[in-house]
Amino acid sequence: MAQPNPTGLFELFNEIGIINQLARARMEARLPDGLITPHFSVLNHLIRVGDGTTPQRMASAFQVPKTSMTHTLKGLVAHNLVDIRPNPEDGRSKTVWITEAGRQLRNDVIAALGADFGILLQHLNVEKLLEIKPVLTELRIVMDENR
Amino acid sequence: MAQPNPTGLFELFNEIGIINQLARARMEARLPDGLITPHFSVLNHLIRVGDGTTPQRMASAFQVPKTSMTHTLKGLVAHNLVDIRPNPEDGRSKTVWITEAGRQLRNDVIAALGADFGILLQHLNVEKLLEIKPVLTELRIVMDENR
DNA sequence: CTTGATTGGTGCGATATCGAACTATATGGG
DNA sequence: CCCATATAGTTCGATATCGCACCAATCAAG
Repeated sequence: MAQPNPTGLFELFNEIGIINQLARARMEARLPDGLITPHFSVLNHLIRVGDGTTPQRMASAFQVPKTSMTHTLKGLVAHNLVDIRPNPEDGRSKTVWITEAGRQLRNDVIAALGADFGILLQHLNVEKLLEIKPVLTELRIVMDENR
Repeated sequence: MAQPNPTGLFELFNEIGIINQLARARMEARLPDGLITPHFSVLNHLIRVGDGTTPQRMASAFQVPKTSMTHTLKGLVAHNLVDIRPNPEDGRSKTVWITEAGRQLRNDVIAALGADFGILLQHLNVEKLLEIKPVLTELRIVMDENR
């Protein structure tokens, strides 16, 4: 990979896949029954970016097919964690709003995971971890632009 | 995260999840019908690490449940890409061997993806990419040890 | 040797994921 | 205005993933 060798990317993606597995498992251990990582990711997104966005925009943000987002939102609605309302600006579209229960759940999970992640961070070189995120973001953007 | 703040880890895992999505999609675009990323990952693993290993060891390596590995291997066997034989050292276990067709397919996919990834690498800071893999590996190991 | 606990693998049921086809609405060109 | 095309969301069917329960083989303690 020093003179660009694609094999390095394989190994990188492999490592990323495993970390993804472990992160999911860790997350789901803290979530109430019937909720999985995508549910939490959506709640978190609604808080970080703000709610009132559309399903399609969220599907793009997470790079999943819109059918998957439909399914995830259905689960969240069933648990009263989000509300879905018509989109006043576009009759085809909808808007997604987090409920008070959703806000609460998200905060509880963050708190529970905070302790969990804190332990991880004690074993890690935090400085280096800080450095890799922008590199990953760059990688994500390049991958997204060239497909 | 400078003074360890768990929120940084959320964002990191989020970015990792998206890259994982994109990498999967890119990979599967190059795979023959009916085969998906886990199939290729197994073939690649058998070549890199050597075949004759057991399903359970591979499940551990990829951090997936053994039932998932059973399923993936079933697909590979159906396509004649691997052979499964008894394990002479342990009657409960089996051994997994890549076939000539499997070797061939793996090489073809690598070649096709090589060009694809090459384009990506042209748009990336390769030096920084090289630096992040050991950090990810460290993260993976710590996550694995503390669960 | 016997027996209880452990381990590797599979079958099954529940749920997740995703592509294809469909509906309804929106948009742009005549 | 009308129509062709594009877009947001859903439905549906196929397959993937995973936890649970099970079987068979191994191991460990006595």
